[in-house]
Amino acid sequence: MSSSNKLAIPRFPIEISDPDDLIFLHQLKKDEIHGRLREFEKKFQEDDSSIFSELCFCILTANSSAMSGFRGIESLGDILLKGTRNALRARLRGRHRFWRTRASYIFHTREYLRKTCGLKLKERIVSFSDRDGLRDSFAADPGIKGIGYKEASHFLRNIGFRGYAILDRHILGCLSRLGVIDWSGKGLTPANYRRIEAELRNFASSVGIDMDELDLLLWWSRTGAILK
DNA sequence: CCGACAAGGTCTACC
DNA sequence: TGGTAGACCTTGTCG
Repeated sequence: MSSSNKLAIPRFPIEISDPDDLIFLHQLKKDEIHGRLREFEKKFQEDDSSIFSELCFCILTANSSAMSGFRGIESLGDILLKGTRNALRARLRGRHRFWRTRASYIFHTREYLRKTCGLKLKERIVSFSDRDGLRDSFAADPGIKGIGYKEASHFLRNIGFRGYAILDRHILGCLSRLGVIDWSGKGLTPANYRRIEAELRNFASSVGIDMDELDLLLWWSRTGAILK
């Protein structure tokens, strides 16, 4: 490898200072982003255990790396639906940063959903007619542990629902630098989450990029990956 | 080798 | 009632 091909190697994070850059990068990554969104949409055709697994992935992902989420869900494997709290802990131990708390969250959430809807998540989801109510039913339900607004949005996006902003530190940092929002650098209260989501929706509309696509694009610009 | 820092936040307790 | 510190806690990467 010579040093002359340096320019061909993308370097992340990409600093975006101008909305025009977004439009250019969107053209560049459009096909990949569309492909990913199509995969999300197929998810909801799978069975309830698959949807629950996706929810657990989101529980494992919060304030951890995406890789940590993948590894966690993989290590839980076949005991996700039947393992005791201690069994879940044992599987996550050494494989996830928050192995104690996240195992508890998953166990508690599973038993809560078993009791309230028999783990029939798809029925539960389609029973909501409005999108805010649907997200609140995950983010604001004390029985569902480890899922706030960001991860509730993440979960719904990953099983094919569109129009929810996933406001993580990357996206918030991007929007802050672009001057689209005013963000303190700390976490978000539910009210602030909805306010910034509305601002992102307006911004997406003003640059003519679908909000879900913009979300994936901004995340890619920070990390170099279009994951989940 | 080692310290600093980031990794797709959420929960509980307490104002 | 709504907002905010502190806890959770480990792994990989980079200089």
